[in-house]
Formats: sequence, structure tokens, C-alpha cells
Amino acid sequence: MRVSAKADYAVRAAAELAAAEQGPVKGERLAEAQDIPLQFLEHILLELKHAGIVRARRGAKGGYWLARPADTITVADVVRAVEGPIAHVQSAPPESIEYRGNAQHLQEVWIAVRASLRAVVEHVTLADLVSGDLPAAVEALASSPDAWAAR
Amino acid sequence: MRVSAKADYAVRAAAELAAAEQGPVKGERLAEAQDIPLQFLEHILLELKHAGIVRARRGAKGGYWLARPADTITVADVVRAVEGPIAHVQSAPPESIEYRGNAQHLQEVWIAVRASLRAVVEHVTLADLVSGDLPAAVEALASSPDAWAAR
DNA sequence: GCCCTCCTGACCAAGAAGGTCAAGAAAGTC
DNA sequence: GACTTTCTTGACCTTCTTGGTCAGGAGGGC
Repeated sequence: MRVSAKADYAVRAAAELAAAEQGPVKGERLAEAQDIPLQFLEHILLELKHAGIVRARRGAKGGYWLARPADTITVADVVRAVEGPIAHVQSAPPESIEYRGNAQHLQEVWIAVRASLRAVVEHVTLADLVSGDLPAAVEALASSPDAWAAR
Repeated sequence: MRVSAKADYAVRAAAELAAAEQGPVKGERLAEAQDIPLQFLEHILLELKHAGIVRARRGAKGGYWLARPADTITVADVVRAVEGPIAHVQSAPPESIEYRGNAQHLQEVWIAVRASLRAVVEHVTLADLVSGDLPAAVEALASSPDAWAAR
């Protein structure tokens, strides 16, 4: 239950692209802006491209840009593109697992875990991220002092 | 953002212990009840013991039992015991990461992710799991048909 | 003394995480 | 057409994690 460096990098780069006024942004600029190893970032951007989230052009004046408007791309889209399905259990979707005996209801718990995760990442768009104007429900979660406490 | 086999096994075994009427339960019985490789399970139980969640006694009539009442142990306790902190980003707690440029607000998103995760796993106890009587908020999340859809 | 059950460390194969390197292919410029 | 720029792609690398197995030891119960 952790977020990989790759997913974090991917979202940060995507946010940077969302904020770009116009025209393609070079990989190097993204890498510098977010302090990400360039070569690693280019692999990530390639995956985002294959997922249809980003587009690219080579050559002078080349670079990357978002394939769709920033308010139609969610954090979940970006994370899935590089990490695969969210909240799998034992590499399988929770709804496909059969639980026996006294663990019967564990399936519902994992389903609820996934749903609560989705409720956040599927509702924050890149546009929200850049503007800082997060959905009210997300803001509420993040603003509780309890949410900031380590545990 | 996935749940490991180890964490899943740990919760299942803990649920089985929570349901045990009385007296220690053998590792072998737990392994059979939940179809978990015995040797692997014993390593897991050892971790749960070190975390103070479970107790054990050796010898004939030996076995494992919960160190505390089942309604005071949450799924989060068990998962943390075997997987470490929940929802870390790049192996660090989200509140300790500094984001720059257009990714400034990503920190709040990861904090919200962690909070929403906690809202589920910290409120389901082993007793809830065995009885199937989950907290209303969790039930609500799990009962939405949308939550069961793969994506 | 003997059996039972937990305890523990060593080992292992496969895969992922987090990168780096280097060659190529397209786009633009002169 | 040559040259530069920037993306594209595959190969490679090291370390850690995952999901186990094996074998011996230690302690309890009878």
C-alpha cells in the first residue's frame, strides 16, 4: 500500500505539462522543474504517451504536451498508466478473490479500500492540482490535522 | 498501491484467531482453514507476535491466540505489522516530502489518499470482520455497485 | 524422555524498483 | 543535404521485495 517513485514522478510531470501555457515542453525542462532523473523521466513519459495521456514531437521545437484538456485527466489516469490497476490484492482485483471461513467479509473490506482510494484519485484532475483548488471532499480529508499525523 | 499476499494472509489468519472460541490454535489449523502455506504463515505469525498482536505457546496444546480482544485490533494494526506504514510515497511519509513548482498541491492529494485509506482500515476491527457487521461508512463504500466494477 | 509446536535464520528464484547507457528515428534549421 | 535537436526504444544494471522453502533449535506438556 505505497505509491511508487514512478507514479509520483508521473503525476508531477503531468502537472507541469498541465500548467504549460502552450506549445510542447522539452523533457529536460520537466526533469529540471521537478528534479527527476531525465532518462528515467523519458521512459515514464513514453508510458504516458502509450496510454494516450500525453503527446510528443521530436526535433527542435519538439517536446511533450497533454493529449486532452487538463480538467479531463485525473490523477488516477496517470497512476494507472504507470503502475497498473489500483488497489489489487495479491496481484488480482479484489472482486475476483474468494474468501473462506472467518475471512469471508474481508473481500468487502478490500473493495471498500479500493473505493475510498478511487474517491480521491479519480476526482482530482490535473487542472485541480495546478490551481490548488481541490474537490471539497478531498480538501476535507487533507485538512484534518489527524490526516497529517504519522502512524 | 496494492495489498501484498502477506498482508492479506495476515488479516485472514488474524480473523481466524478472532473467531476461535478459546484456547490456542495451531499454525497448521490456521494454514488449512485459510489455505496458506504453513511455513510462510509461521513467519507472518511471528511478525504479528513481535508487533504484540498475537501470543503463542509451544508444545502439545500450544498454538496462537490474540493478545487483545478482537474488537480492539483493527485491520490497520495487522497490515502495519507486516507491511510497515500505510500509503508511503517513495518510501517516505507524504507529510515529509517537499513538492515544488506546479506539483505543490500533490502533497495534499497524497495526504488525502492516506486519510481515506485509514478511514477504512483503522475502523474495521477483527470482531467486525468475523461478524460481518462492518462500520456503516465502510458498508456504504462497499455496497455501491460502482465499487465492484473493475477499472 | 519424548513428542509436539513454535522460533529463527539461511537460502532461493523471480520480479519489481529505480535508474543508466547508447543507438536510432523524426523534425526542424541553414 | 547536412546538422542539430529532441523524442524513442531496447539493453543493461544493482538492489530490494515478494513469496516462498528448508532445516535445525528451543521450550512446553505428559
